[in-house]
Amino acid sequence: MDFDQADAVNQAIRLLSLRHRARIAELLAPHGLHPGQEALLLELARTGPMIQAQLSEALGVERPSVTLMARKLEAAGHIRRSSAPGDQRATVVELTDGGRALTDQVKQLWCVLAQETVAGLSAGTVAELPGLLRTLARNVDTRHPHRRRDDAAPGPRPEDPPA
Amino acid sequence: MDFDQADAVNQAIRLLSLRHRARIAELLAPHGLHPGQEALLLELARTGPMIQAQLSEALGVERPSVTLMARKLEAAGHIRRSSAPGDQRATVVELTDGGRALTDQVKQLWCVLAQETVAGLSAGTVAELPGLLRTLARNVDTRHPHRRRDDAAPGPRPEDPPA
DNA sequence: TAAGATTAGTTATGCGGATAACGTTAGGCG
DNA sequence: CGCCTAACGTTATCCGCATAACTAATCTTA
Repeated sequence: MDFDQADAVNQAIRLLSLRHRARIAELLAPHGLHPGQEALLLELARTGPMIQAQLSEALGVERPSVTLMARKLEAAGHIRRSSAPGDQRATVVELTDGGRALTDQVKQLWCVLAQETVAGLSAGTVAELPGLLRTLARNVDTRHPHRRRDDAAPGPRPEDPPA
Repeated sequence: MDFDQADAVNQAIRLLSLRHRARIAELLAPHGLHPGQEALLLELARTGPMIQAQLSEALGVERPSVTLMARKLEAAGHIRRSSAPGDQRATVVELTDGGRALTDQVKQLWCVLAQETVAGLSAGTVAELPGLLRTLARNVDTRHPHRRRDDAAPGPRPEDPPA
């Protein structure tokens, strides 16, 4: 692939990341939330009480990130944390009543955001979009590297220019 | 749009952002660069010397972010900063020779990354991808809000800001 | 020309997210 | 049983990116 094409792809992904996150921030700000926190709340609403390690896995972020976010959401009263029965290492996280109410609000914003995002696209494109994006994400996933058949042997590239 | 569909879209975008950036970090690390810095270098390589304000605009990030990144890239010797002739406020940023060489390396990584990202997609899909992603980004752009529907009068607002 | 608004840049601070190093608890297995 | 390893969580530190508040320079314009 030539550079211009690669740049178009990479830059578009970068820009989308930036803008989408910025819009999330804007929508979340009135509720006192920051981008990333909504994902944690939504995951708890979806799956119910869970261990921080599971949250880390589900959210696709590292464990220290979960620790800090969870601490702040707990301080804000949105979630509750307690040590897991039967495993003193683990910490169970769950929504409080207030957190559940807040999450209901967030769900609304989530719909607003998605609708804004796909404005002007055909229904077919919208339907295919999540699958397409997930494919892209999976292709560059470094947490759960899955075998892509061709493309690259695990070793270094055939030629390395720094000479 | 119902929540499940919205969630699929938003979460896919979030995941792609996270993974794509993580992969960039992995590719850039051997060169001592962090994600975001490569965009600055590539922009300078593309457009030539420019003012930080223009960089901020081109990169889609705020000015303080440019200040800090530029400071670090300057400290690393990749770029040079000098006050603009004819405007004492402005700071011209340009690649050093070393920076240009590094950027050539980065261009290679950029191609590798894009190729990984679109692995398994048809040529047609790949061709349409940048346009699609840019549409999404534009739809949620808060920096250059463009009127999607008529929604707001383009000219002066009906109500005046605090006088 | 002098006053006000605009623009460029910086500093301070906060958040999400990453890695590295550490302490603690569980579990596997001689 | 005791040891060693793995897993969970936390702390510390770094970076990108954001907003708010500030200085300094430029442009308007009255």
